[in-house]
Amino acid sequence: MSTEPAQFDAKALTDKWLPVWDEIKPFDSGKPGDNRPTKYVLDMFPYPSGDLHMGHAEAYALGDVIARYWIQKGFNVMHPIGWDSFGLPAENAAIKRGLDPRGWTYDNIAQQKASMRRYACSFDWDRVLITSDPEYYKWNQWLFIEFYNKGLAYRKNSNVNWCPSCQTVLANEQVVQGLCERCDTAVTKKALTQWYFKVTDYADRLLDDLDTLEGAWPAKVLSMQRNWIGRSYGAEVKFEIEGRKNPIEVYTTRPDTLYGATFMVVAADSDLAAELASEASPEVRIKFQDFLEETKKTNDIERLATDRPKRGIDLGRFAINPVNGEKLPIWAADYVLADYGTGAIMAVPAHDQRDLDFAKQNNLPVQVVVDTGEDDPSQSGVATTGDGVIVNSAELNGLKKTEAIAKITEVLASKGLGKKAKNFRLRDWLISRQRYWGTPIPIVHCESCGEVPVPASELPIRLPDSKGLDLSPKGTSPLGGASDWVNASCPKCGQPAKRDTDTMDTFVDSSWYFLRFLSPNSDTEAFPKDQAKKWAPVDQYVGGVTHAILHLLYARFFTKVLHDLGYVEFEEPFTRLLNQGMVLMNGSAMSKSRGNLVRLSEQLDEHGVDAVRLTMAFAGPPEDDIDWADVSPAASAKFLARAWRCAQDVSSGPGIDFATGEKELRRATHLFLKEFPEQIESFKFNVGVAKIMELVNALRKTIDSPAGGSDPAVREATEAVAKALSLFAPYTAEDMWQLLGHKPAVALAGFAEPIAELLVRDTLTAVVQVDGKLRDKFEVSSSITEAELEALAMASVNVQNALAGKQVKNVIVRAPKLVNIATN
RNA sequence: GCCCCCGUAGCCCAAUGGCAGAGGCAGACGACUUAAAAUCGUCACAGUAUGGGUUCGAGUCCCAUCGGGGGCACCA
Repeated sequence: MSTEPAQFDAKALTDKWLPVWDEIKPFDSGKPGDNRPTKYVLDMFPYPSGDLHMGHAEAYALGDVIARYWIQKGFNVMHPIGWDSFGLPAENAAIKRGLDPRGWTYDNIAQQKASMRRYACSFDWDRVLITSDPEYYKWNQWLFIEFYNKGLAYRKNSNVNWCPSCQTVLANEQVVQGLCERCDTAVTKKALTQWYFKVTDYADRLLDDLDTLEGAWPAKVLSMQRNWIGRSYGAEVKFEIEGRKNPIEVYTTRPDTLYGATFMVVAADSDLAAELASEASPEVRIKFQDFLEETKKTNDIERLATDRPKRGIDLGRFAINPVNGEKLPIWAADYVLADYGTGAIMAVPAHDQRDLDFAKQNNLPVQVVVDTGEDDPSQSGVATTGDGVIVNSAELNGLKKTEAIAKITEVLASKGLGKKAKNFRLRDWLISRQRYWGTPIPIVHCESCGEVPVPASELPIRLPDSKGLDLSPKGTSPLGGASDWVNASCPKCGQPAKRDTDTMDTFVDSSWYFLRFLSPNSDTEAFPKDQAKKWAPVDQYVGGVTHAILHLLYARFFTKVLHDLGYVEFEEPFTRLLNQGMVLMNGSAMSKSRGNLVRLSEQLDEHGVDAVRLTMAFAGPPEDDIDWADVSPAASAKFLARAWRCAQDVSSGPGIDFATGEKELRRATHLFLKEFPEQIESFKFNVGVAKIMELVNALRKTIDSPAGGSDPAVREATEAVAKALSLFAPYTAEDMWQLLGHKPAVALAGFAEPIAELLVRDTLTAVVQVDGKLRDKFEVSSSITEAELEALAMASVNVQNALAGKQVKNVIVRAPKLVNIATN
């Protein structure tokens, strides 16, 4: 035994254990007869934009901790992975290099897959999906038709968000601060006929069901979703228009201020404005046309500037206030939105800042109808929006805001002049995209039959080969150039017809992929109901907060539709959600141009997979950003080597009776067994890792003490360390497990249960406070009574000194830990 | 403008209303070594952004202010 002990070598461990795991497949979740209880842990699937980067490394490390934890707890964990592989980057890369988007995409997938395997993610490699495979997008098309038949997919013409650079339309959600989410180009408006999913039909449920996720999803995400859906309650009020047959309806959240309306405003770009202007005087018509042109040129960025002066013109028409018959001039203005509410408002300048600003600019009257005790808005320029006493409002006078709202709504309803109403900020989801690399919309346009869905038996409608197609953005779909593909026969009448040439928003792909993992290779159904019953919904979803609105909202929408169609029994797709933070470098997001890019592959080469994974978990709470400058993968590697050496130093054999082991270390081990799972289950991975370090410190101390490596407690502790470490550092843990004389895989070894009797100490330190200040402490029996502890405390010299000259008012005893003596 | 979250050692971060420190980084010192690396060990460092309040007792609960981060924002 003169040979040097083996050194810890992270690289060698990777090469050693990967083939073994390939052999034994510890993470196969589809074994027949497996009767472990199930858990579904899902990481948001990646876009194959290149190799994995630091952000992926964090996300997948954290997701893996959770998956591996539940495996250790005895669950059959489904932890699948796939690729969200349709989308613009592939297409843009293809255009740039004159290639097929497929090649670029599938090469990247192969590279990412290899990296994930090396990274030792506990994925079930028998469950993989790629959304750009016809076998996957066939079911997008099937779902589209299901939606269509339910009236949830429809076409309409409207002013849509248009990115001049991407040359495609964008969903509302993809416009951030007036800019295209993808390329930061200023978004403009364009009138187009496009496909929509009727997500607004589900607005109430999407909002109300967020309550069921309270505590299980990050509060931040819940609030973002609530904000986004933006439900408001109010009333719709009918205003007669002079010279118009039908009244105009107006939505307001403040019907109590109806008597304070002094003018009406319609959105300049609304049909209503055009109609009213067309019947006005010739001067007004010309003015309106000019104004409309000007408004359309204003892009969203300018519109969003809150200090921008509101512009509008008097249409020379009048509305009649239904409650008092007053004539209200009608203006067309750019501060009212055409697609919210009815596109027209009653303006109450005294109690709405926007209306007040507009009124002041245009010398329109201000009528106070709520006395809030504040300054007169027409003088102060500040609209009063708070509660107060209603005045100048006939039957409403003297009421409070909420009373007045209830009363006026009732009055209007009884006269047929209005009704209760609610509105949502949420708009329907525009899913058409004028690009190539996506799911073709399975509709055929026939001259005699109109839009006809493709029968399910003819799916998938495969993308035509990109060869010979002009993929460059030009405002219409490149698919239009594939004439062989476009020309089809109408499924209804058999006459020549044309395929819809748009492709679907890629968020369609990711809205239901979690269900496809149940049977990724099935060619007879999107997913089997019985498997959905067994596995779904997802127990734990892990991903970035960047998808807090878009993806999660759409996936929730799909789930509810699938529920209503009878395909699933649940109504929420993701029971629990964890958002990991970002990986930064020196305080800012990594980017090549900033010169602060940290390459994952270099980190892995330098420190090893385990050290990088451990660093991700140990850096801080998972939802916090990690600044790579603040953490030390080298230190993680050092710690792993230290833990590994403990396994080397264990000299007892497996199966030894732990009962005779050294007591203090046993206590530390069992305290660890109790606390570690608690930390993991509450996502405090950093604290969990700290607990492992603590146990390793105690372990090292015992090994170096006379007890030595042969003490049973040393083996017990080391086994606990190896199992716990398997969540973070699978290679190191597996090797420790082997050093301890066990067979792989440690990932399936299962945690030991803490023994309660080992947790109690015979004695502990009690503290004595006087008026909350620490005055003395002493060792006491853990079973000391309150009376005994109080007597001990009062007998203390230090305490007596502190009490000198004071009168004891109250003594709080919390045996066995604390006594607090309060004085006057 | 409205809403939400966060301010603890030089740094990253812990702490069921009960002794401010679990863990780590960086630092100092020591052991081992011919020396160094590696390893092992020891030590120091804040009274919890600020000001009030509740409580026997507040980093923790409440209010205000300051600072940082995030979301929504002409949605009637």
